[in-house]
Order: sequence, then C-alpha cells, then structure tokens
Amino acid sequence: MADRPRRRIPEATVSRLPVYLRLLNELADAETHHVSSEQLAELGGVNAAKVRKDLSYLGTYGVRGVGYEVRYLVYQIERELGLNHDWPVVIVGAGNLGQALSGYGGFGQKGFPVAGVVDVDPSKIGSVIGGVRVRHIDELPQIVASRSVAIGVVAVPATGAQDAADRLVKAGVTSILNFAPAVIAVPRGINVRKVDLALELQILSYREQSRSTTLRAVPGSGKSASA
Amino acid sequence: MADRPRRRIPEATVSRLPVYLRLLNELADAETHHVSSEQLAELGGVNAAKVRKDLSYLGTYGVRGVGYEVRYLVYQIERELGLNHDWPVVIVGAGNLGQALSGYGGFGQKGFPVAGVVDVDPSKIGSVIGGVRVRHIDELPQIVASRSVAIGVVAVPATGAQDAADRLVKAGVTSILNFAPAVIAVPRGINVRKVDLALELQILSYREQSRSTTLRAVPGSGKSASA
DNA sequence: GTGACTTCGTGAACAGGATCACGAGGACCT
DNA sequence: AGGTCCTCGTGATCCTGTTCACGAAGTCAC
Repeated sequence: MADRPRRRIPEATVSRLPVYLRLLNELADAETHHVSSEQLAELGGVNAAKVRKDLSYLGTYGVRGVGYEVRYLVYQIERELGLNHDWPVVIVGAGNLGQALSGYGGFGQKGFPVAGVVDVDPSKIGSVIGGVRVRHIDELPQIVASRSVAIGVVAVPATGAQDAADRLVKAGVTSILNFAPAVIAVPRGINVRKVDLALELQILSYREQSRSTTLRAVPGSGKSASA
Repeated sequence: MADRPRRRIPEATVSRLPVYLRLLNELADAETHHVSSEQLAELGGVNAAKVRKDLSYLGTYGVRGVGYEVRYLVYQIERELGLNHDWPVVIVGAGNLGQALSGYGGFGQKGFPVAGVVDVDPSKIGSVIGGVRVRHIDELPQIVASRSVAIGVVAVPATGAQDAADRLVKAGVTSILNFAPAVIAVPRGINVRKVDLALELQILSYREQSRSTTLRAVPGSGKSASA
C-alpha cells in the first residue's frame, strides 16, 4: 500500500482492466503463476505495448525478464477497480430485461449483489425473481439507504428512463447503468454508462452494409481497404 | 442517388448515428419537421459542432439558416446504416439472456427479426420463447443459409463463447454480437461487437472507488473509509 | 432587392490514445 | 562473475477524434 499508484488512469485503460482481470483469473485457475505482457496481449487480442502501458498505470508490478505475477496483479487490479468489496445494485424495472438481470445470478458472484428490484407496475410487485422480491419504486430511497447502494440499473422502456434515472439520483445513487434506448440527463458528478443493444446491432448493420457495397463497388479486383 | 456520400465514416461517428436516428424518429413522431444541430446536440447530450461534422459525412443535407429536415435525415441515416431492409439474427444460447433477447420483441420492430434460437442443451430444444422455437445448434448452418442471416448473437456462458463463435462463422455469419464475458477470436473480416455487463459495472465501480478516495483525500471530510 | 439574422460545413488547433522502438533491469547458465 | 537472453517501462511518434472559429449560404422582413 505504500507505493501510491500514479493517479488519473486514462478512460481507455480503465475499460480494459476488467478484461485483463478476467484473463488473469483464468490463468490463476489454471495454476499459472507468471505471465508476460506478450501472452496477456495474445489472450486479450490487443497490443503487448498497450498491455504494459495499461498495467504501468497501476504501479511497477512487472519483473523484467519474467513478466507479471498473476495473483499479485489480480489483487492490484481488484484494488484499483474497487472490487475488494461488494457494490450492491438496485434494478429499476422488472420487465423482460430486469428479470433476466436479476435472475442471472452472476452479478452476485462478481461482487454486485442485487439489493433490490423495483417497478411501477402493481401487477409485478411481490413476485420473486432471482431470489429477490419486486418492490414498489417508491421504496427506492429505503433500499438505497439501508444497503448503501451506489449503483442503479435502469431496465425500463425508453419512455420511463429519465424518470427512473431521476428517482435513482434522488434516492442517492451516484452511478447508473442505463439499458434503456434513450439518452438520460443527470446532474454533474453522477456516472452513467449506457448499454444499448439496438445500437450495437445497428453498428453491425453498417459494417455489413459497407461490406456489401465495397464488394459491389470493386469488381473482382484486389483493391481492398483491409478493414 | 447520384450524390455519393464521402466514404470512410469514422468509427466514432458510426456509433453516434444510431443515437441521432432515434432522436430524429422521436422528433418525427412529434411532427417536428426541421431541427438544428444545436437542438440535436442538446437532445443527444453532445457538442453541436460534432453533430454537424458527423452528419456532414453522410452528405450535405443541411440547409443553412434552417437546419436539417427531420424525415429526410432519417431516411439518409437509415440508408447509410443499412437499415432500409431487415437483418435477421440468430441467437446462440437459450439461457437466461437468450430468452430475454428473444422474448424482448423490440428487435423485430427495429429491423432485426430473430430468425432462430439454438442451444446445445437437449432439454431446451423445442421450447418456444418469443414465438421462436429453440432448435439444436447443429441446425445453425441451415438457419443461416435459409434466411440469409448475417448477424449472430452469442448468449452463452463464457466457456462456450469461442465454440459458439466458431460455429457461427462456419455457418456463414459475418458479424457477431458477443454477450459472453470472454474475448473471442475470429477470422479476419468478421465483425465483432462486445456487450459486457460485468465490465460496465466494474467501470462504474472504479469511478465510485476513485470518487470516495478523492473525498477521503480532502482534509476535513467527516466520513471515514468504510472498506 | 437589401440587409439582418440564422445555421451549416469545414479548416485548424487541440487532446487523448495507440503504436513503436529502445534502454534498463533482472534471471539464468556456464 | 560474466555473458546472454528475456521482458518491462516509457519517451517519441503517429493517428483518431474533439472542439473551436469563421466564412458561406440560405431565410425572412420590409
């Protein structure tokens, strides 16, 4: 703990650390004790220099000529990401997606136990999904306060997304994972991440589209742009 | 269509076009005929100059002093993204997530009808979710071929992700949306997008973590560390 | 038709990341 | 101990994307 890691980890690096973490955990399970940046890069499908630079933001944990000690690196990444303790989450919306998320169960193991599921629809209140009873959205403040929930998940239709976000913020949540296909506005200081399935499919659609137009536009020549 | 849009749309722009498209559709529903880059930027939570630059990649569709014609812009974005026709998708994995995706129904409306759901587990074969019967994964090639499926969705556990991807590629799919928490390797030319719920939560965890360490670092803050 | 006003389109400056290349530090063998 | 080999850490460079600023082009009122 004495060695302060250099602060201000780049956004891009933060989004790759969880990937390294997963790979490292797999290596640990396989009794692998050391790993080089080259190997990690291979497993993660990225550049080795990028791996080294990413990890260097955590501190100087590698050993030249050997590589990184797997278990120690796991510990350091978990510490940096704040995964050394649980982050209970509350899910707003007990529809199709909310049920799947709650029922998945993998979250709890990963350190994100479901502290509660809420909905506005009275017909959904009381039903139990994934071991959690659905409660009314008005109970949000109590759930958040009693379990110190910092992260809220928005799993409602687009039309209700802003309201859900507003309620979460008012209840005291400071980070939101938004599954609704809508842009939500939040006060400064509130973290938002968006997961948008339709958007992902549309990006793939674009790539398929441009693939086919490229093929049509280049009649049998090898003039490929090598995407 | 004489006006060839400037090719090579930047990746970042492509990922924003679906957002604009959604906003524009909402505007169209509200009978709004014209919109300025300023308004669109406001709605989408981005910079107005960025909106203009993004849209300029599609062609010169704005009118100075007026803005953009909503319906025409919708048409152009849809054309560019390849959304003027359906892209049937096949889902691999009829577990929790696969069921939610298939049952969601929103995909079909958005132009991504579910052409099929497959699984390896015999106990899941035959059940109907979201109006689609689950078939055995060995039928993948027939499903892909008969419906000209270009996009596959991987909704299996991490351990099965690579196998699912391999089968999709072999069956002829050229784009993959991967929900499994694992990096999958694919041949050159195959498009992959990844949606990783745990990763998103871990990024939020990091932000919460750094928020609290920041607070702790400020002298005079009354709350002590909880973990 | 003229002038004031609005909003686009885009070159230029700036910022953040990705990649390269190489020196430094350490292990291992003889 | 000395030499060789390996792999990290990081300055330098390149590239992509963002933001700014302003000329161009159009509308609208009169």
